[in-house]
Amino acid sequence: MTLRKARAGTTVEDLVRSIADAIISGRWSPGEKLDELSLARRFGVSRTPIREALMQLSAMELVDRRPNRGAVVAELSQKRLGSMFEAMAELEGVCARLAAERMTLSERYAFEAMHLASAQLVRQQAEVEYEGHNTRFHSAIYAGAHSNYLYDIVAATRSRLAPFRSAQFRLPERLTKSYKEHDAIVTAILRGDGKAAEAAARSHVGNVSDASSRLVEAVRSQKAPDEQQA
Amino acid sequence: MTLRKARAGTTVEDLVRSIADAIISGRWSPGEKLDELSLARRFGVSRTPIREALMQLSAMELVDRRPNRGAVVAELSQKRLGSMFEAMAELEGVCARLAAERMTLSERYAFEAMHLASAQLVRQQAEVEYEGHNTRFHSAIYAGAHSNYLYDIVAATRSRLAPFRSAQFRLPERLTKSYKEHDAIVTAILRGDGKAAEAAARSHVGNVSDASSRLVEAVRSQKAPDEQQA
DNA sequence: GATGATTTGTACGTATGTATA
DNA sequence: ATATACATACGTACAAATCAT
Repeated sequence: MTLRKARAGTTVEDLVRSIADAIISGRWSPGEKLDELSLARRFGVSRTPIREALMQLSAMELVDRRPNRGAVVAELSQKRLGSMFEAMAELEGVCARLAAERMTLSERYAFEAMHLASAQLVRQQAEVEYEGHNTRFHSAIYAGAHSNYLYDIVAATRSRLAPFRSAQFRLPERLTKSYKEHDAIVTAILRGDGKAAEAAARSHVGNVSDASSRLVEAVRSQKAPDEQQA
Repeated sequence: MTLRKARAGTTVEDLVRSIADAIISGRWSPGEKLDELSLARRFGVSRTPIREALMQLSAMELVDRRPNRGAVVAELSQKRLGSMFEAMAELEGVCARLAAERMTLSERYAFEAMHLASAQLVRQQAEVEYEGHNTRFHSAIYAGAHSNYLYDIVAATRSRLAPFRSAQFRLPERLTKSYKEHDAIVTAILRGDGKAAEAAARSHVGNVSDASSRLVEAVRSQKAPDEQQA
């Protein structure tokens, strides 16, 4: 996993991307120590850019830096996680309402087409591909709201929640349910019914949140008690 | 403005606070160069912590860092600014709705009391004090939503918009209008009417946004054309 | 377009603070 | 509790890139 410095950008940017990706994808777990020297050796750079990357990552709340005590992959308390899912539901609702009001015709066509195509994935129970579709589906809603700041907030929140959402499609019937919920959102948006779109999107995320917390719950209870977080 | 290092925290934390404050308060203007060496001398530290602070500030979107070309105070395009105000209105609406549903009794009492007390400030046309009250008023709504992540997002957005809101109370009648708008929000929240609270809060921020853009507009048109941003 | 001045990017050394025996 | 080991915080040196002339 040594750093292959893509042209242009600076070392720090690459480091931020690499480390953020490792955290968001769940490859590095919450609480894991991020030792500067080890990271420096691992990426083949000096400690300086590592430190600077950790600074940025801590501003993104992906890592937690305690003065003089080093950095760890950020750990989300159950409460914080709940509040993030809640905010996510509200934000998705807002985006869906605005999208219903503002999407251009071609955005609507593309959105509908994408949704219809996903039926195939559900039939095949293609979890992995559906997950990819799901991300694009939601991005289309955020983009359809035509408000770039809102887009940034929602996308950032979604990233941070990614590790907690990733396994949910393996729950029985979740794929089929997800499709039906998407369908309600699509119908409302195409109809231009902001209120309905907002409600549908909000409850959809609420369901994801429930499914995820059940999973997180399950994972945590399998850990040894001393491993559990505060 | 040399750095008086409060005990505990690290130098970088202090720097981030100082610089963020200078930017948010409007003391340093968008586009202003943030030369590492000058800042280092000014704060009496070496370039290293300055660089680290700038990293964090750029993650907060308060400064803009171009690789090898230095950092400047972040500049917001008209479009971005509009989208931030729009998001702000939506977020405030969500917070107001949740606050109407969730505030504890003592929060409601304190909230009402704070609002009633502000009538006095309006009568005296005490712009500066009213501005302070206004900040506390809105914070109370965010806190009343009982969702810490939402609180963080809203507070961060509010900070970034601060420089553009600061002068609005000097517009004629804005103080009186603001009070009346607050009154509608308070009434709805105390009644526990989430829908009404959301609508009232959203339109209140919409008005602030309008007032602010008129001001920003006015300021920009006074600048020499070559000073204008992209 | 080339050269010198300036500024940023990265490496590394030392001091200080934190954890551990 | 004191000492030891170790990781971090900050400073300084040098390399690379940009800007001005």
